[in-house]
Amino acid sequence: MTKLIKITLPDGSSRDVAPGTTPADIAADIGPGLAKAALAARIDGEVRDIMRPLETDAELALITSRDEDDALELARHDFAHVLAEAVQNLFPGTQITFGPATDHGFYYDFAPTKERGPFTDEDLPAIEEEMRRIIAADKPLVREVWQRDDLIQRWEQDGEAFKAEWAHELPDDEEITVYWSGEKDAPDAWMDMCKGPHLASTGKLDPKAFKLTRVSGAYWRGDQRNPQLSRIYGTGWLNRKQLNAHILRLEEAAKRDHRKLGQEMDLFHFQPEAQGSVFWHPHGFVIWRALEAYMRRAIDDAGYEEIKTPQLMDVHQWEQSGHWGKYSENMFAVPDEVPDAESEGPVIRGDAGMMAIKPMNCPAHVLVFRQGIKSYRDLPMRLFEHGCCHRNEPHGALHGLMRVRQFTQDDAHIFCREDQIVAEVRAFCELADRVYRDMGFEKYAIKLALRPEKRFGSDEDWDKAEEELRQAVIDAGMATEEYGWEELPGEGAFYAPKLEWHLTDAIGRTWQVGTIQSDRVLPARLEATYIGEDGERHQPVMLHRAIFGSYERFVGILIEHYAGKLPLWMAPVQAVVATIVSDADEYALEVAEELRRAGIRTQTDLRNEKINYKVREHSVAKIPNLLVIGKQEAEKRTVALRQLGEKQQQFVSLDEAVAMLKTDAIAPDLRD
RNA sequence: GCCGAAUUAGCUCAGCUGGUAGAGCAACCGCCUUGUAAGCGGUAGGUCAUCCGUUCGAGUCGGAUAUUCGGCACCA
Repeated sequence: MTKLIKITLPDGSSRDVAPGTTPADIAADIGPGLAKAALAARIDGEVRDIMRPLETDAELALITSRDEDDALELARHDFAHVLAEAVQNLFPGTQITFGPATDHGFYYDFAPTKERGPFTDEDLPAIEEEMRRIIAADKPLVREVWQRDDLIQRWEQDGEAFKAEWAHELPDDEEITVYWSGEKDAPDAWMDMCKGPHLASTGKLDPKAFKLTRVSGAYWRGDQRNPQLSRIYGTGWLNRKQLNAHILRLEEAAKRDHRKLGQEMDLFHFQPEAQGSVFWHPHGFVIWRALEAYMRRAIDDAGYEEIKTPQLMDVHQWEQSGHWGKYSENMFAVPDEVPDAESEGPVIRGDAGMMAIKPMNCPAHVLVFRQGIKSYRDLPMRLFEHGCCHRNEPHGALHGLMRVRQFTQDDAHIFCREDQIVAEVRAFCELADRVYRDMGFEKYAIKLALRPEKRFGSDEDWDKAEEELRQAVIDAGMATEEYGWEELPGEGAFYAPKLEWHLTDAIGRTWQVGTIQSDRVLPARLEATYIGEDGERHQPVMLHRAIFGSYERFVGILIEHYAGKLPLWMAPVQAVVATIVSDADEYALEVAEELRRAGIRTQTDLRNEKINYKVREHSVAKIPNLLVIGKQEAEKRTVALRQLGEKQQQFVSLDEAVAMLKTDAIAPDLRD
């Protein structure tokens, strides 16, 4: 008689079953409802197939669609497999590679035949159709353990070069499994090498809960030197309701796209003659100026000194800082000569020296620091610059305001002694906190990016540098869950660890903006020193830091966060005075003048149009305050104030209206 | 930079298998003096991204270039 194994359930009860019993058997034993609902099982914490036999004592928890995260992960992984099977059915000769679940769905990377070429959007409907057929066929997904050599042989036989390559490299001690879609002897059986787990059969998927969304190129194993594969993306969910909700969220996100709003609100534009560089329009630049003025107050208050450094420096300087060697391919260089457009020869002879446009401000800041002899008493020295930088970003990387070739950083470098680092970083944490809250972000995460594999310096130095940053956040009381505190192994720069600030916007997306990192490499390379208490020369530590990151990108983030409905203090136009009848024109002009005198950015709309029309137009333009002036208002010297997003209007006196708007129009740091 | 797609009026878009461009909104003009999300009528506006090719004839077919979009790679 075989020895029974003991299976413990989440409620603490246990049952003894024969080895080889599956979680599905146990579910069926508990009840038919559960048997139907069970999708997979968590065995000692690991998600496994519902049909995979149990061999040893274990803790078992059945996974149903109510365990949403696990269930989604399983479903998406299965969708990816079904996608691969569908593609191979429709396009024989296509090689399969990988297909994982993603945050909202799944993708699968294929190597199409040469004749066929990459997949296009037009292929998607047919592939979706085939996927639905496979789901409807309810093919069982069966796990099978293979010997590596057999599997490699099988893949090679099938012309699956990528799979064969991968099988070669799987670690020796790892059990290699494949999953069959359909019984393995069935004529339409299909298989993929996969760790699993999977649902019991394709029919567990909801054919109305997925949608293929796009195609793209992707490099084999994520490396540019490798062949490019054809990737198909899909979004996948447990049911149609979830899919529809997701599609709705995408539509919402598209509505707040800063590129769309930037055009609608007449904030900025791009054009081919200056690709990747922003043409700021008057309204857009109002936002910029509000932020810039805010930031100047903030850094003045925090003990920084603002400087301005050259746009162009001799390439020699960039060689010394090390940037020319490492990053020259992303730098713009100009010859230091007068162009000759008149005569026959080349405009640029090319025999002069080179200058480079700054891609960052740090070397110039070190040069400012180096002027004169610095004493330990001069430290910390906090040099701030609204630094306009240029980086020659790859064409494919450009994206609205979010990734540009010319941008302005709120950049500062704090030169300090070793014993001042923790206090400086802590003060920065507090400054950043104030700024983000003033900008209207209620939630953000602070992350510590730790030493990468390839790095400069000894382990002791890294221990120290990491601990300094960690300690500063602890001292600020921000190394907590509330502040999203997290340490990211391997994510640091090659010369130092860094703290990163990730903002969460109104629809839950995150944006990395601020950063601070300690740097002992650049001060050494550029020979920055100060005279210590002991009369000797010492090397200061340089803290690179930014809060907005870049003005361009930060404005973009604000537009998306607020969906264009910016807080009053940064709104391009804060109020529009609109008339109902032309008899009110005179009073309307008076109202506008009053508002302007109170410092409120005001426009008038005296056009001969219906008030309905004017209300609609200014609402669409996201004007925060609309002051409507009719005959009554003109007589009683009042206004009808309609605020964006409010359904009700308020009838108030002119003085009251000015007072109301004035309060909100002040930047948050200037309010009492 | 790589893969795929797109580029038509200020904006959003239509234009089937080739026969010298069309709508709505905006603009301008006129009527209406209007009470809280589009009043009515009229006028004007386009080398169909650029260049080259195929063709009797190209917005439409082919190629190159530029930019944009979705990804990939990159992001000091």
